[in-house]
Amino acid sequence: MTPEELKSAISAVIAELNAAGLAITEPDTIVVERPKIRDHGDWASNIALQTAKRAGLKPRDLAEQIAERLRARSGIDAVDVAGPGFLNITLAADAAGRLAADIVAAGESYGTGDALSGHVVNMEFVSANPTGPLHLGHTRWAALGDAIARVLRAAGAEVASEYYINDAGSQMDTFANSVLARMHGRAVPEGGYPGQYVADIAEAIRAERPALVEAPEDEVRAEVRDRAYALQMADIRSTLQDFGVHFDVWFSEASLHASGAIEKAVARLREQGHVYEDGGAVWLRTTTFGDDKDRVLIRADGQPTYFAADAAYYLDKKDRGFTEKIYLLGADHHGYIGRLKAIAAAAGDDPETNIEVLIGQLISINGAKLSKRAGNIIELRDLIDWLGADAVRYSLARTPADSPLTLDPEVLRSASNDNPVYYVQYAHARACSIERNAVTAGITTEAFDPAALTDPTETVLLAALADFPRVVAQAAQLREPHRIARYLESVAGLFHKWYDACRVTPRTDEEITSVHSSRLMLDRATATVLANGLELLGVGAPERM
RNA sequence: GCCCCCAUAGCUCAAUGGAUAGAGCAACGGCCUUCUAAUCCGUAGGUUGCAGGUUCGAAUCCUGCUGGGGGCGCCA
Repeated sequence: MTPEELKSAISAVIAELNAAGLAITEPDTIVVERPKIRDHGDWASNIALQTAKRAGLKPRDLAEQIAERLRARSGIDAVDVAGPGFLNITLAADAAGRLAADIVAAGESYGTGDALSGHVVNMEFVSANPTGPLHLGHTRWAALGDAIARVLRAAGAEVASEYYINDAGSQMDTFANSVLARMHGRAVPEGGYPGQYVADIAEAIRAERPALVEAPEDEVRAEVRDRAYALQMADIRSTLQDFGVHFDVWFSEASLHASGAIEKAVARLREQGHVYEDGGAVWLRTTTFGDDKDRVLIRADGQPTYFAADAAYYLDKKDRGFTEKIYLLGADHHGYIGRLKAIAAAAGDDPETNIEVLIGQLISINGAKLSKRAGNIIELRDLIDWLGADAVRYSLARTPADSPLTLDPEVLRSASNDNPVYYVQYAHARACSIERNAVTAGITTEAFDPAALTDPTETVLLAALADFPRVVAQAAQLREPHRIARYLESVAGLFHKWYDACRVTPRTDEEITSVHSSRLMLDRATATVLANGLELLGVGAPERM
């Protein structure tokens, strides 16, 4: 019996009771949930607590009446009234065991669903300037954004992930000047980019084009800039690839300038009546849509602002048919929410549904904040080489974005079992090892018997495995992949406990029975869930450790 | 001054408005001639920053404080 079937059963019982003379107002949605404490049954409902007062009854009395009629229904084993009036419902026994075979049959597709089918989503994240390498500050969004995209897809949404390249604007010239200075052996100018990587890029350019050092700087500045940009973007792309993060689209800001998209965007916004001129500049009246001040689109000198490009980019996404545009930004950009929503509204979209800005808090390490201008940056490349992509991605994906995260470099460096990724990966590797041993011993799943999975550790493990699709759907709806990580940790824990209590492979003097076959099925089902969940987080599921 | 986020065990962090607030690490004590001991079992650890409010019920929602982080440009 699924939760939905249980809800309709409760609904039917309410109708019966009302027909018998009670006056229960059925709520819009009947809540059925997994009790935190396993002894409280398979499912719990607060229906009596919600409705008793209005029906003029005590919650426990009403709960008893509902329970009595619920017990008479097929598929339900027991209904208990607990606490202030909760209904604790236990379903028929072997239904749970059957799930193990269902999961194995579903394989990679177990956990996917259609909670978000019909949603066409654009996910923009990272979008770091092409003037330096990715560092720890970007790492969180890379891990989180990629995981969100994967989870949304698993829930049935159509998703395009995009990286917006800020390759237009003054920072590119600053970058070029810093590289040029290094090529000529000078210190970078005031306000330039001080990192060692600038010297490395300068050296690379000098090695491949020695002539650029000889020529007057003004004549080669553009070429140096383009070359430095290309080298830096190549580094960013390969770093993200090694981090397991995939982007469907790399969108160039410069392309918006070159194609005239910005002028067209301004014209479209003007048609909507939200554009005015003041002090020689062109403004968007974003205050109409809740922003705290209006924003300049075209400066008095005729140059479009970064904001104008943002507006053009938004319209481009809209024209490409995305119903939801998700932006993943750091807390230092929270001031953008108002103006981004204003763009959406001015473009005729609904700022409540067509655009979503997810704000993540910044990472700090050892008390020191990370900023690109700070000398002591920790590059993503180094983190990957140092700790492995899996450990880094998992640590970042298991924490909700809106809580500040402090990483301890000593813990990261040690890569010990402080890191829960090992706990989960080890469970998967162990499940695979068990399967190898079982197969060697001649066990197959042909004699699978759902009723043979009777150990308490098997009951709770099965219940947890059954939750996976709901956890995925919830993580997708809330854009919170950390729920999957936490769930996997709990599954891994239950699996380890089961391993301790139940053998899959018989001892040498033992006969092979359906119990062993059934346990092998449960072992495979657990490995399937762990692997599918880790895949959603972009983390590997090793078969041996 | 205005705006956003946060405050939970010694530390790092969880917890759809639900039942006894949970994990890991650190501390202490146990289990390996048996499928991977990176596992498992046990003990200890809490006025959920403070004060009110909302309701059957608040770590969670509302108001006001306190403390911390971030942001308020015709920069990008």
